Amino acid sequence: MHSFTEENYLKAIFHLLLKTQSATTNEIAAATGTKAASVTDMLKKLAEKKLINYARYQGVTLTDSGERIAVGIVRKHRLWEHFLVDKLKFKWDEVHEMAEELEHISSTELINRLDEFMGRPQFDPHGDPIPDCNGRMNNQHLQSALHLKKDQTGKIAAVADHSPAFLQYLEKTQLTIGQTITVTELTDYDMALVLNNSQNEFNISREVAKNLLILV
Amino acid sequence: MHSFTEENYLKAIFHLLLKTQSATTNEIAAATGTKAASVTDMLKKLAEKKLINYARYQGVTLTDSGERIAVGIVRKHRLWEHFLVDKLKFKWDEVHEMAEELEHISSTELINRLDEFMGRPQFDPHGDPIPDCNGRMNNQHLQSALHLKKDQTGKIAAVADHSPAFLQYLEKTQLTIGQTITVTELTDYDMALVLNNSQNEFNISREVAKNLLILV
DNA sequence: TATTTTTTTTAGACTTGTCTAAATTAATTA
DNA sequence: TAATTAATTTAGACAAGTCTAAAAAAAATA
Ligand SMILES: [Mn+2]
Ligand SMILES: [Mn+2]
Ligand SMILES: [Mn+2]
Ligand SMILES: [Mn+2]
Repeated sequence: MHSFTEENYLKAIFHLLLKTQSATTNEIAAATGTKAASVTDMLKKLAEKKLINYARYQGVTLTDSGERIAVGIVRKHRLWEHFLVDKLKFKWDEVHEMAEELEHISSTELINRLDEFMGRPQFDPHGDPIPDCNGRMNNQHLQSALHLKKDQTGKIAAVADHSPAFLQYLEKTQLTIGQTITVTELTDYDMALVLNNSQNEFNISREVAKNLLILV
Repeated sequence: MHSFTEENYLKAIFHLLLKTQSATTNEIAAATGTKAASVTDMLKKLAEKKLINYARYQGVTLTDSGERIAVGIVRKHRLWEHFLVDKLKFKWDEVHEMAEELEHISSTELINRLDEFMGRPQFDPHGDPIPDCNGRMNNQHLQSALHLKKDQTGKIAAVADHSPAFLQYLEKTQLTIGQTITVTELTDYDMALVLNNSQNEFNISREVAKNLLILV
């Protein structure tokens, strides 16, 4: 239907709009690993196909059909990641690159059967919501652990940094998704946080806290 | 590593060499759905990369590394087909196109885990042998039902025609893989065959018989 | 063996997606 | 507001893979 490349651009635009409300040429170039000049070329093609709204120098937004395609790719990406972790026993830091390829397998019937095979999971291994076959997803209102106040309690629900390094760090320290934690202390010196679950105490930097997304 | 296109050419050459001991420009064009001129271009590139042995006007063979890649693609294709039928409950006539895409997912770790997840199956849904992770496969000596003599018994082990039409016909008539059949009659008029398993009698044309592969 | 037919290769062009370098527009700063 | 800087677009080129039409080589046939 659409090329891998087009799908990757649409997905990148979708994520940028969600995160920063804007998708500029340079941002898209950074997200797709290309140069600004290449992005401009592609934006013209996507606009021609009515998948994005584009006016020179103005950045872009997705049209309804562009967004539908983007959400479809996100659905595939997250379902495949779930499959790799849940069924094939990969670790949560190993699956992103494989899902980057698998998300372009075209059959929607395949992805719907996979969804069913896994019992229609709501979230991927990183806590991101999985859109259903109509594109609807369970968007929880999460906040960065950085903004928790002293003695506030919440559940680790997702991560904002998907890099293997960060994921491996979390796994090693057992700060994994589903853990309920309480902020027991905010250090004066560097504002690092001390967290507590029923068993252990965790001392985490502001950088780590920023990327832990909490359901309060 | 290699492009989808290169992988598809190598796989096509592999299948042609197996079936007819030769792989000519026109045969490869037919197998890949391209034109002879395009094939010549690609053969030069594959020869440049030492994946095939190619001399103008002479047809091609695979080098060791070319064959290793081709067998790897065949392994992926057949394992994914098995997954689609065994785990996602697709019918055996529905899976080829999806496997045509899935076979290009690059991770060998993924395919090895998938293999393990399914219990290291030996054959795909069409009875074709699945190469193991070292490229070795269980090549059974099969013969076309066309060459069975009267009263000879054998087991349907594979099919030579993978078209949905043929597969659907077999499924409807219950001539499926694993059935043990006996030739009870060879009609004088058109040499059609009458087969028998313990329950039923099947009257099949020479064309159908040709594409039923039997383990005697 | 000479001619005809078939197969294969070459020549030249097109599409998609990419790049660098230069030009243009927008945004920032003095 | 004018000058400078940053962002974006345009121009021109390239690689991969494809095509059609024409030329060349091989195979088949008379
Ligand atoms: Mn991912
Ligand atoms: Mn994810
Ligand atoms: Mn393929
Ligand atoms: Mn098969």
